[in-house]
Amino acid sequence: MGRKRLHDAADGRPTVHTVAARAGVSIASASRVLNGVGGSAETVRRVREAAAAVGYVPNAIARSLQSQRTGLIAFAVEDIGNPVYVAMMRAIEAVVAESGRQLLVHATSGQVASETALLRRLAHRYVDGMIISPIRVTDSHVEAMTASPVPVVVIGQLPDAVPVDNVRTDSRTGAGLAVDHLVAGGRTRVAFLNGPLDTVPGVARDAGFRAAVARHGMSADLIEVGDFQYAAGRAAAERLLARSRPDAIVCANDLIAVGALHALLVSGLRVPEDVALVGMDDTELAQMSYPQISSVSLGSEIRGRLAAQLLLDRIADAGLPPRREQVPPSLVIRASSGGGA
Amino acid sequence: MGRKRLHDAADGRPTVHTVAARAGVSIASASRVLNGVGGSAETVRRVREAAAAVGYVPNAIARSLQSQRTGLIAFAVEDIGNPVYVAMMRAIEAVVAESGRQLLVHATSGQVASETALLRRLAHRYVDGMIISPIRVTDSHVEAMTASPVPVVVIGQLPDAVPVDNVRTDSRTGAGLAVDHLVAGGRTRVAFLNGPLDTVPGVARDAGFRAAVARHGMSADLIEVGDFQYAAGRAAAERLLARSRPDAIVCANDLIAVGALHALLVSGLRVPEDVALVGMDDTELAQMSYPQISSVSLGSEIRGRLAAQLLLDRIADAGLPPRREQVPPSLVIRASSGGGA
DNA sequence: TTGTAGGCGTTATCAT
DNA sequence: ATGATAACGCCTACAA
Repeated sequence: MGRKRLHDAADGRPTVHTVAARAGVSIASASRVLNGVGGSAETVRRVREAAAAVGYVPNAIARSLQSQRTGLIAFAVEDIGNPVYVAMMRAIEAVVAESGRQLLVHATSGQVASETALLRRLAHRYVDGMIISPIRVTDSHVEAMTASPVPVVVIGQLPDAVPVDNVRTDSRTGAGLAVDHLVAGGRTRVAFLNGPLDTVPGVARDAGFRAAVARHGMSADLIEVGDFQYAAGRAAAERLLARSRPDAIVCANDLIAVGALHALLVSGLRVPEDVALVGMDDTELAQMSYPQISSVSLGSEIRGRLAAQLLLDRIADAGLPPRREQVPPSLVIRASSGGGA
Repeated sequence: MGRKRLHDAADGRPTVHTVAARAGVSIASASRVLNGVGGSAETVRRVREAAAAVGYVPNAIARSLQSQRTGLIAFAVEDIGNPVYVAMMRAIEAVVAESGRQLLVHATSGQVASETALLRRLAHRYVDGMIISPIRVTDSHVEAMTASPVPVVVIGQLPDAVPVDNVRTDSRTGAGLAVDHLVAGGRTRVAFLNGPLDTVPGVARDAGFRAAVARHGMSADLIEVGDFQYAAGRAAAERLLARSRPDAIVCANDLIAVGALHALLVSGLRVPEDVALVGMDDTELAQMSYPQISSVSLGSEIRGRLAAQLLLDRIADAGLPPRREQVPPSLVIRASSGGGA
């Protein structure tokens, strides 16, 4: 009745004190046993028994305060609905979980403000590190990343001077692979449905496409721009078809490609007979479509895994020099461009 | 030069002590000002200035130890690649973010062991609450949920006696809606591609399908079972077509439906002319397919939002009686069953 | 309004 | 091997 708390936590749950008292040892001994370091056979037995009896579970927060780490890794991504990020997330989660940590997922909506706010919040140290895959990289991103007290790994391009670990691919070359493949298949009017030109991937893919068509002596006038979503891809394809009649379309990602496929089929065009289609990112979506869509793989799983490993390495040793990993693009040919079923 | 730490944290970052010292006040005053409670105009000014000067950011862990809450909400889901969970996650994240908290996402792979392990780990109190959507519910789930010191909300069915907040829908009725619609459209050989029968949704949908076909005086022999994935749907449809010739197929979710669509198209059947198709969950996938797939909406976003709200309410007041919310299914008709484009 | 002091639950240090 | 004690960084009575 109203007796003062003795050893239990504020909410009545057992603490080390509870266990120690019950086992008749000091909290130091109890803690040691609970952490598996030291203790005589008898002490170990009594502490274990006491802990089991009261249902002791260590408080993760208190432990974090002491150890200066939370065991949490954050993954910030603009659109969790895009399968490419799901693939990355899975790969990251696997590595993170194996290291005994947990993954925190942030949706940023691609807003620069919310991404930098997120990066700044890292200063609160509620996570041990963050993997971020920004589609726009601004000065405030860079500033926030370099100022962060906890390690940050970027999946994507980053100015060379920025001393932050990063994993990149080469979607410029990737776009070229798609064009080369289509031209090799005899296509002569190759169009391109891109994402926004104020994004890093948008710019890279635009450059890659233009360089490739130029290489083949073709003009680069069949370009439409939208955002990186299904609806935008469909709309862009409709605009394209309204003004021209391409015999092949390269899409800046698979969502756009699926939207374009929809528009093509609706307008009665056959894929790949009338129009060949190539997407990018090689997500599940490309395989789930009918016909299945050829796609430029940018190694999402590999990039995710590498990013997670870079991050864990840096958490283990902050003194490491900044590292960069590069994952080469490769083309996966499927039915939409005349490949297999 | 090896001078002892004064007021900074172990890693050299400023703490309240740093700010207080610089402002020439006590840490209590500094803390008060930093939290916006009390302080004379002059004190407020000096503390603010000092905090800004040293770039003070409060340590989230220390604050959590004090406040007994982490500001984290967990969402545990078996397959983060399924768009239905992405939809739920988005809805949950919106509510959670609005409350100033952050979302932690766990992938359980649907393993009972890993789900209960997760629930047990809640005892560590590293999150303020958890939303879980298990497709199997075992005694150990129930036990772990009721024993959890932090609130748990379940999205899905739960035995009535279990005193845990939950949000459910009625996929049994949902399956019936699909059958009714197909029969109304003149289909007489309606098949069903279901997920595993040892899962809660698998059982409910099976019951719903059987009851509905019986209601229409039809037999329920065109049933194939796989798991809730694309590949399984495709394989199940292939098995089905190998042994029979249905004129309509109900699928237990959209992933299965997309797989079935693939199999149908590959085998040269037209959708909906030869075979009508209805999925379930009404995910983006249904809209992205061609033809677009009719689907039974189970209100994923609504369920996610409700679950998040139930959880926040309970965090605010642990004394609340257990609550249940029910979201009714509804049919969204699209081209795959003879509806619009 | 302000400062002192104690506690949140854990681990680490340092005598014993 | 063990126990008393001091952090970890923050908040908050309580007293001044």
